[in-house]
Amino acid sequence: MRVSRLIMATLRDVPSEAEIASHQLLLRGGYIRRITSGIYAYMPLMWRVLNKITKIVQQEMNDAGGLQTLLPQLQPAELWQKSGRWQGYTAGEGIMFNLKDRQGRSFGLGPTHEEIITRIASEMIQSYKQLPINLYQIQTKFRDEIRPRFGLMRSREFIMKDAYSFHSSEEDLKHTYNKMNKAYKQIFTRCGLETVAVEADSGAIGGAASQEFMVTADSGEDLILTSSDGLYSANQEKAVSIPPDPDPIGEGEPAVINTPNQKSIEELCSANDFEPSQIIKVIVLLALIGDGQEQPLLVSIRGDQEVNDVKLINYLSTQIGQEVLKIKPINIEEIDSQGLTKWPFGSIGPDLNDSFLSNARTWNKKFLRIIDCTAAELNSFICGANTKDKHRIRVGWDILEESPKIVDLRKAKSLDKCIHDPSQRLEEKRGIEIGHIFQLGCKYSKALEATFTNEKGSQDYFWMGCYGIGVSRLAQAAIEQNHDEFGIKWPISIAPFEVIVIIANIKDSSQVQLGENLYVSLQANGIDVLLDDRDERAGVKFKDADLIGIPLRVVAGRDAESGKVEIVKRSTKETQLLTSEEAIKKLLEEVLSDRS
RNA sequence: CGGGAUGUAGCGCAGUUUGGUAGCGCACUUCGUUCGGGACGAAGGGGGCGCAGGUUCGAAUCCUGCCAUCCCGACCA
Repeated sequence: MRVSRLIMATLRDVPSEAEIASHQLLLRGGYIRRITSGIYAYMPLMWRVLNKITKIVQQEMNDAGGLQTLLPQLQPAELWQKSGRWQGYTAGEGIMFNLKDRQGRSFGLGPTHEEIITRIASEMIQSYKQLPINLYQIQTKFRDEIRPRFGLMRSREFIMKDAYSFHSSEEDLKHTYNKMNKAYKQIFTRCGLETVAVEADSGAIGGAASQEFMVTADSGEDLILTSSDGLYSANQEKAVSIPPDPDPIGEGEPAVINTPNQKSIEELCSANDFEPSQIIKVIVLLALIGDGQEQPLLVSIRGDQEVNDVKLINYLSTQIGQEVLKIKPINIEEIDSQGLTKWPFGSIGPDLNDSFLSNARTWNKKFLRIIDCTAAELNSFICGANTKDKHRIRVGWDILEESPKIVDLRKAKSLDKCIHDPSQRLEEKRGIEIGHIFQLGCKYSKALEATFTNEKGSQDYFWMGCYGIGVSRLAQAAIEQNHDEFGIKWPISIAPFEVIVIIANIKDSSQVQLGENLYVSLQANGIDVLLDDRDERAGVKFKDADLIGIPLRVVAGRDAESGKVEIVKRSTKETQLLTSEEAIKKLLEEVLSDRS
């Protein structure tokens, strides 16, 4: 490809919409154009990058036994109603774009394809002899993100590889899951990325074990915790650790103390010389449940700890047996609008009486009381007295009438001791999630009644796994991990072109001839090569080559008369002056060794 | 959804306070000089100021409504 024929619109100024380096560089290099919030056009250079990634993904998936398909993006509502996800995905802050056809039938624009694939499997697979099977596709997905941002990182239309496996047993599922784990590592390494595999929450997709693959970068949206020995790493949503020991509370009789205007843990501590770890913090929340119930919660946790709401939602969902759509703090206005008398905010204890709910209009009239392990372990603690401006000191859990539900709800933090080895401490990093693998189990096969005939001739539900890679996100994450002040530094395996030949001065016929010859020979040798044949000053061409990030540059310039060209490595700026034969040999070596 | 900010040429911005019919840099076109790290000079082309109303002799500037985009937040009572 010749640069003169490529719509290469490089920008000197940074478009104001872009915040992070990778997004700015994609725009400045002319790789993408924003059409509207969270929706981008991939320009020719970008499309080449996406295709390179796609090819690597296809090879590894095929090697691991995957079968490529292409599934519909428009999906009928009934299928999602059957799996029980229609409501959650479309109502409220639901993430699925949806529409009606001319007959008034409802459809969703596919954010993911479990429903479709499960239906297909149930129709096409009759016998255990056909299992296991692993179907995948690479195509555009749609998600109406609450807040699209960072270009392709969180966009509403994006390219994803998703694979779904079907098995006759859990063991067989685990086998494929492990195979996918290996394939994923292979894919990311081949794409030139450094990734960390972390334990993850399975979220809205559901299921048991799950692992995320993170590109570490400061701009990442996820917080991950790793041990310095590398044996433990988890998304903070999932992470566990050993909490610090609480500060002992002195001996003495239980008592009620006056705490005027001491509403926060901080105020309480500074006024009375308490430590946060001696206090029980009670958080008042409302859970919105799938069937429309509104359940008030009293969550107790040690004052120096924080609640991990993913853990809380997961616990609630299994406890209630219903999907919990959302949890939110209860505020004073809501108490008024429920027609309730004032609550002693700032002095609420774990034993706040259910009578505070007795006249509630729409809420359930009994608190669900949940206690985090850190709180439950305290024998003697400080807590609100359920009366304005009063707290109790040196009380124990006998203040509760019923035995409480004790759950791990605590947010693990950096510097916490690790469970696998208390001498190790957790470290905090930011990560960009580019891959996620799940053991789904039978959730979807049961919901959609997808069965096969087993060895004994009876019907069994499929065991399922699902495996995603954000292809367009991966491309941007690669830039986030590989760039400098001048532009992108693509890993050669996913670069839009492997080599760029620059003719320094297009009016010098010996330079032109040398450059054109190099271009032709490199092409003949199967190298993806770009020729900058523009009538521009050399400096402009160098800047552009650096910006768009082509890994290897060859310059036919001032030494053209003597038949010499210059090779420059984008990543290191390392330079060599060679004859064009030597240069071709050298470039071939470089490309072949890194192409993978 | 809550809070904040911004919409003026493909990109970056000024002009809005104090209404008088739009400007700068980059990019683009032509000519000349220059030619290895985003050159210089000269001459050009392109927008009617997010949209819709209103006030006014006159609106990018004032008023009303809407829309869009970006940022922050969405458990610490």
